[in-house]
Amino acid sequence: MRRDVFQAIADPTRRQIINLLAARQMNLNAIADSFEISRPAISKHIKILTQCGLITIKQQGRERYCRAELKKLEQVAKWTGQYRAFWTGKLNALEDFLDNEQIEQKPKLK
Amino acid sequence: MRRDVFQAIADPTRRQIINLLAARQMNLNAIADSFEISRPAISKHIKILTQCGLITIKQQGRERYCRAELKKLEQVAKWTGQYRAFWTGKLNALEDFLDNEQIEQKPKLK
DNA sequence: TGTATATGATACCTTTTGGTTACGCAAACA
DNA sequence: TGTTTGCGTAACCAAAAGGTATCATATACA
Repeated sequence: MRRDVFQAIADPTRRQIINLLAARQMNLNAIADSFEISRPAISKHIKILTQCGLITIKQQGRERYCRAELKKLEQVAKWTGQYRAFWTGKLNALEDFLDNEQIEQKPKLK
Repeated sequence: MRRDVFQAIADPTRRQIINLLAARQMNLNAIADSFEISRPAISKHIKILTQCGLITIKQQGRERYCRAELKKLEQVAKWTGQYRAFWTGKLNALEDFLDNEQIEQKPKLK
């Protein structure tokens, strides 16, 4: 089973859980109350988030407080960050130019 | 079928395809040659990437040149960007303080 | 015109995902 | 001590994901 941050944040429910936990720590039932789906379903999402390090759990009696480990998102930010120039609007002219060049220059068969 | 950028980049093969296409446009066979898996498998990944707008295709005779639409990644960058402060090292002290506060202040049952 | 090439489409398979219900158990309360 | 609460886990399910082999088709080359 692949367990990486990219896969973890692919699910919209899990992204929402992270959003919730970014604001404050919550126990599992509190999280489940914020969603329509069942508690065991949330429990599974939490497990996945824990396995890839996006949240950590602090046991407090019978409650388990979940805390978002937001530093883990740096990995994703770094990957997208490589391409940041492409939406800051600075590269558009160059980009279009290169696109055309590349096709013209492609090696012809034979 | 959910088709969003987060889900698209969840697969490592698809991220690699984006990496390849960021450097230069390529046709489908050229992309497939860079991987161990079969051409139809790549074709499916390309379809997914196209459906969510991460790549566009330019037909050139019998070849189809794929181009990465890297601006689409802005969405992901924005989402992770909300939490940027958590890995720039500026918030750690405050963060730890708040974490403890939150638990102490939680409403007691009854 | 015949053949090689680039690619789409289909059928099929296995594993993973995301959900459910039902049950069990330890901690906390009355 | 009995009962509620918080949560894990198991069994089960349908659908989606990721792959394959195979076939069809249009374009390009000889």
